[in-house]
Amino acid sequence: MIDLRLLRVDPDRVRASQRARGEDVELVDALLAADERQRSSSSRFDELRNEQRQLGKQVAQAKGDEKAALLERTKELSGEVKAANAEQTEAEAEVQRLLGGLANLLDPAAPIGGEEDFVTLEEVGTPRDFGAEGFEPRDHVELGKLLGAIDTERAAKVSGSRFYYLTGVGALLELALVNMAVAQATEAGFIPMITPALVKPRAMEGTGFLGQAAENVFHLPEDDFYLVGTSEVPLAAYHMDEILDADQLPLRYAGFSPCFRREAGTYGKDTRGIIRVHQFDKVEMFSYVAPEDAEAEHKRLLQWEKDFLNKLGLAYRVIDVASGDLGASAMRKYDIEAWIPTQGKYRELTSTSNCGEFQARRLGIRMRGEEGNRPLATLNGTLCAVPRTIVALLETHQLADGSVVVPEALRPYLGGREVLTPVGK
RNA sequence: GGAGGCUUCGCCUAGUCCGGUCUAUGGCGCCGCACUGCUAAUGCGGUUUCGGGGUUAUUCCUGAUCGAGGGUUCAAAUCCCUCAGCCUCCGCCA
Repeated sequence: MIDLRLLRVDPDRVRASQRARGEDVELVDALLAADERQRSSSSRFDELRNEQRQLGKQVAQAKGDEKAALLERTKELSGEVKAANAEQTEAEAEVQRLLGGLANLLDPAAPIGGEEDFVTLEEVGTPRDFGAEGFEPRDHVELGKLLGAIDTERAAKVSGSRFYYLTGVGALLELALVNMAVAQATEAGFIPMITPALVKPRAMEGTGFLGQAAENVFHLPEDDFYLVGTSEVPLAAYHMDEILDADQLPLRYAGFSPCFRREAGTYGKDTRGIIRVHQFDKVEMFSYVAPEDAEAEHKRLLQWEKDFLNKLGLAYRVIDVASGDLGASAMRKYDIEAWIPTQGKYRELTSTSNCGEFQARRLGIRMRGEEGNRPLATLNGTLCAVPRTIVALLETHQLADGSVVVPEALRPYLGGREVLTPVGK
């Protein structure tokens, strides 16, 4: 949600932002009109209500004929007040409806364009050259099978496509990655959190996932719960309707939760393996900061993401995501894509977004500072999305015989194991 | 799932039976000022939140807000209904 006052003062800026995102520009004018209507109906109600309250005081003290006369007028007023109130409520709801459909303002520094128009900020590490090493790399599905780590066949039997079991060393690998991520986050001052995976509509909506992203959200209609696609949702909604003291910021949480995604419209994409699944676990960083600190915090989140991937010895590139591919909440977004050897390309592993005041406004989260109460900024970033990290890890560090070398930093979390070896060998 | 209790402006709390002077009481905390070698104590003032309007030195006018929504009424923190959350007990349960 953006600031209505900004929309009044500088509608062109909002129009430009909508245009760059490929979103509805007309919405801006509809909203301006609705806002005008809301304000005039509201001041009408204010006046009537004021009169009603004044008369009410007189009624309380009046007696006899005087009282009867007053009552006549107040009865009439009562109807007018009700009508004005209804009108105001309706106008207000219309404003909220339109405002809720407006995407966040774009950061002027974000690249303009569609999915393909990202800007590569840097490439880190060198993709391994298996040709030079003289063997053909196995993909993560094959490796997972050899190691007894991943079972997608039985998962299909039990849950259908896009599900998986992590078995044996695979299960241990997830726990190790999660522990390593949580340890890094905790050391950096994040408060570790284990969050609900089912949330109410308000939380989902406030975080900005029920707009264009709604088709990818699981919903339980009988109970009106949503399954979160990321712990960003419960972490953002954690402080819903609260006013936080400015001096306790920045407030940083590292959430661990399962994540559920419908993956609607992705039939035929990444059908093999565990790149694109309906359920996975993830450690997510989330920050509440003063708006003026948001940009710097965004860089910090990115750095923590890089630190984690560096420790795992992965090759990756950092991209600055283009305007059309940001999602409704983000002003700017950096993705880190790791090199996946058997695909011969970079695939998204983590993503960090600066949502500015957008989510905070929708969720009613403010900060109390010297300048009074004002919305704060929220940011999020993936520390470790488990399945894709496992994919990159297995494929990158495999050996000719199907063994996988465990990166040094991860070994303490795997009981000191240095190599994962195929089962039965 | 059943029965009962509770929800008031940061926290605690008065007010709800019996509707109007509630412009919501008091305490704690916090902020400012005064006093004081320093601190403390004391005194005075301020302190829910969100809008709209006027003037912009600053202040003034006004509406909403007592868990949420609806209803009754000229008038609702107060009466009625629905819902949510919390607590206690019973049942069930990892």
